[in-house]
Amino acid sequence: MPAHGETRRRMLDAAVAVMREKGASGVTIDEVLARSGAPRGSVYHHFPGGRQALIRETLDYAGESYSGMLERAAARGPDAVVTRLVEFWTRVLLDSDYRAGCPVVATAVRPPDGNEVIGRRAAEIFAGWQLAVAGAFTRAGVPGRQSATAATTLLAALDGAVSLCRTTRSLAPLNDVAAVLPRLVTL
Amino acid sequence: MPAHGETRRRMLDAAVAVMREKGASGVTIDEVLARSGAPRGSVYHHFPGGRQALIRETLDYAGESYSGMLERAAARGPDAVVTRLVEFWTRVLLDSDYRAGCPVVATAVRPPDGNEVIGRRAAEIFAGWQLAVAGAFTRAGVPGRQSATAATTLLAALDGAVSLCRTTRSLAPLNDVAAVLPRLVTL
DNA sequence: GTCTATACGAAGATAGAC
DNA sequence: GTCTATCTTCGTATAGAC
Repeated sequence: MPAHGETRRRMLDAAVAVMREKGASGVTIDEVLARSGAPRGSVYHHFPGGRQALIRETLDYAGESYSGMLERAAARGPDAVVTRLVEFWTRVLLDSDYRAGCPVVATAVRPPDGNEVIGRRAAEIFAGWQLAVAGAFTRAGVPGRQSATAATTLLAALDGAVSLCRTTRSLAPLNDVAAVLPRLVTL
Repeated sequence: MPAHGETRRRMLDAAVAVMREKGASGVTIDEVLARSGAPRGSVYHHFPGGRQALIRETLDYAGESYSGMLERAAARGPDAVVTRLVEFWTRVLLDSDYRAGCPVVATAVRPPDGNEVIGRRAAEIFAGWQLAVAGAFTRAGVPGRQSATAATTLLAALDGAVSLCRTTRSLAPLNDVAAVLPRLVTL
């Protein structure tokens, strides 16, 4: 007897996990059902738009959670962003046995075949993150133009580090990058 | 009247392009045929092992070409590596309308579902790149331990930058990252 | 070496029973 | 809200003609 959106919630959590591992185009109804244990009849009940609707809601669901974390860290400055993100990704990588990455970047980089709209939506979400991090640099005294550059470099290096952690099945790339990042983005 | 392996070669080129955009799991026989214009009957003629064989040969084919470029650049030092890779990725991104990335990293990060072997093969290829770049740092006077860290950071930052270029449909992330990367040598 | 036809399986989507 | 067909599409693979 699931309460309000409990099945729905479980499906979204499962879909986020799949999207982390395989991107939006890897989110299949069958796998979400298998991982969530939800009944097949629930799919078109909770997501009348079918697979595309499920993917869209999964993307927003994942994006909002990450945005919240990033903005809270950004309020405490650029160093806090690095610290918090390294902490977060360490946990994600270990919990997934080095299989999970960022669902939003994965979706922006490679949208599902007949659906560029979802790719643009992912790009918008990412742009918000870039803005939040740039704000942290600005408040830390970095001139406006260079704040954007520093934010881009920080996010690029961390995203690449996560990819390399998945590739090497090790946390070393993340730690290597984190150790050097303060010098790369400081004047 | 195709000579020796001309059809085969065209199929491999097409497969590399698909692998750049969608990773190994996105390499389907149908799409390779469509892009290469090769006849359907050629598939099992040139690749008796079917799709898995095609993927494996595509990975090696792409990996060797990149390894060659990287080693030639590494022989000229860390700055030459950055310059050469930025040049290379600028062209790849523009030619593909920001759809293409690195086929080897894509395959290592997310191997096709029933085939972890290909993922390990991709990881090995990548490890060779890391070694080549670390050698360049060592020869430039960076102490051994830090050469590995610098190489990892360089490759991570560039890979992340390419992802962000695809996300933002712009070359800015690549140029932003390239501007600060030379500081790695002076650490 | 190349082409057509076909078998087979996976996955999305819909309809109808409970 | 949930479950069970069923239809369709797509992709892999094989067989057999040319």
